[in-house]
Amino acid sequence: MRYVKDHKDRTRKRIVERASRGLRQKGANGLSVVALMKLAALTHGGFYSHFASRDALVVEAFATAMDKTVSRWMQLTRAVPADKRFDAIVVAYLSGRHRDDQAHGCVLPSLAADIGRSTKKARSTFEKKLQAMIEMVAYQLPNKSPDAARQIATSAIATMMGSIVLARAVGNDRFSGDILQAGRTAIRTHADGETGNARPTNEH
Amino acid sequence: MRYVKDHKDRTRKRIVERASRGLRQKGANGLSVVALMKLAALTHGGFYSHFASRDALVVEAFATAMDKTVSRWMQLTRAVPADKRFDAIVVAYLSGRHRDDQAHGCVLPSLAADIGRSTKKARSTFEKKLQAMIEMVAYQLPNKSPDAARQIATSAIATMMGSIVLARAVGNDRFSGDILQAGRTAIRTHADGETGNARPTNEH
DNA sequence: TGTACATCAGTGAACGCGCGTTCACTGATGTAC
DNA sequence: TGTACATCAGTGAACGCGCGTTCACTGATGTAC
Repeated sequence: MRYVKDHKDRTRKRIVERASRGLRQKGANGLSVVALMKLAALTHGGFYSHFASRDALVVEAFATAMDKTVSRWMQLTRAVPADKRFDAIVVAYLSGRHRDDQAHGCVLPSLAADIGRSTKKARSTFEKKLQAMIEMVAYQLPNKSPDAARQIATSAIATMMGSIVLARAVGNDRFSGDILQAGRTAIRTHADGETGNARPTNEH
Repeated sequence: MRYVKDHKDRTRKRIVERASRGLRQKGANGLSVVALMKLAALTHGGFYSHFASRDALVVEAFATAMDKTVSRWMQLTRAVPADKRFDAIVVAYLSGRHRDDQAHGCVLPSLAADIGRSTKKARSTFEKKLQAMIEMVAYQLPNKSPDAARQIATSAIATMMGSIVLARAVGNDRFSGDILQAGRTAIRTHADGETGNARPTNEH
């Protein structure tokens, strides 16, 4: 072989990785094949020796990004005691930092609406990843029944995603901050209230 | 004049109206100018005597749809007593019917992510419409302080939008229904819990 | 009244352009001998 | 060891196509006289 044995694999991973960032920033239709390959410092001609179609890359980039979000959340939870893990995820998600860093953030606010219009295969992949995401978050609520935890996790993800979308769409900084704040309060109230847990003491 | 005096105005409105439905279904990039004009039973040539650009129509269709959602909510609230109005909006929004009727539903789940990538002008229009939406919903919570009502309304809209996006993206009907249910429960718990109102009861 | 003309909403051919995709080619490297 | 050959990741020209946009034209109708 002309290159080290995993050379092509690494190139492929680099394309997916960079595409994943680019697409989160510009949207599923926001980058051409030429532009996507340029992000990986390549020309467009080689694209089809890596992927069957542009769509296939978009789906793969999307799925990869969802896995990465779960990894990121796992990382976050390791740093705090068990009863603060759920809150740590919510606070990091609904932060100005996450709102302003679309390229490295969660893929849901950028691309989830497009999944609903995508192929059956893409939607079923998405479904599995979302299930995993919900289970992971639900696991951070050990004082709840499994059903209650899953319900809280599901709605928390919906609220987080929705709040970030709205916060990114409005120009006004104050308003944008209020949206994030409202999301945090709603999720906390819901998570704390339901099964008689202690109320949140205070924000930090 | 060759036609009745408001003929062109009515044509323009028809284009916006049909485009608004079509774009909600197919996404902001999902329909060409030819396709958009076809929805209004016209050919593409006349498009630019009505709109400065394709983008201008998209923004107008978006704004119109937001106004329409508020009108729809007002209509909904008129049918129920004051203390059930907020809930009536939530239940109608997070229904299978709304999930499955993208073309006639709220525009936020379909297009809000694209607004964040749009022009400054589009975003500032969006901001005003969203403010109006929040105020309208907050007004249905007369037992809350204005600040609390606005906070609950803001997060409720985020949760509703997010839940519909997720529910539309997954193929599995059961899972999709669970997502809607989780959203309803979260919003209710939050709205009922916060300012010492009676807890949601199982008793009546 | 009937006829000639002006108006202008809507038509459809044409434009340059960028898109996704294909493919013959390149050239750096590993292997054979 | 040096040389010839095989491999194949990556290149870039070329393809047909549909896009947003422009514009000369059409033809139904209102108005003037």
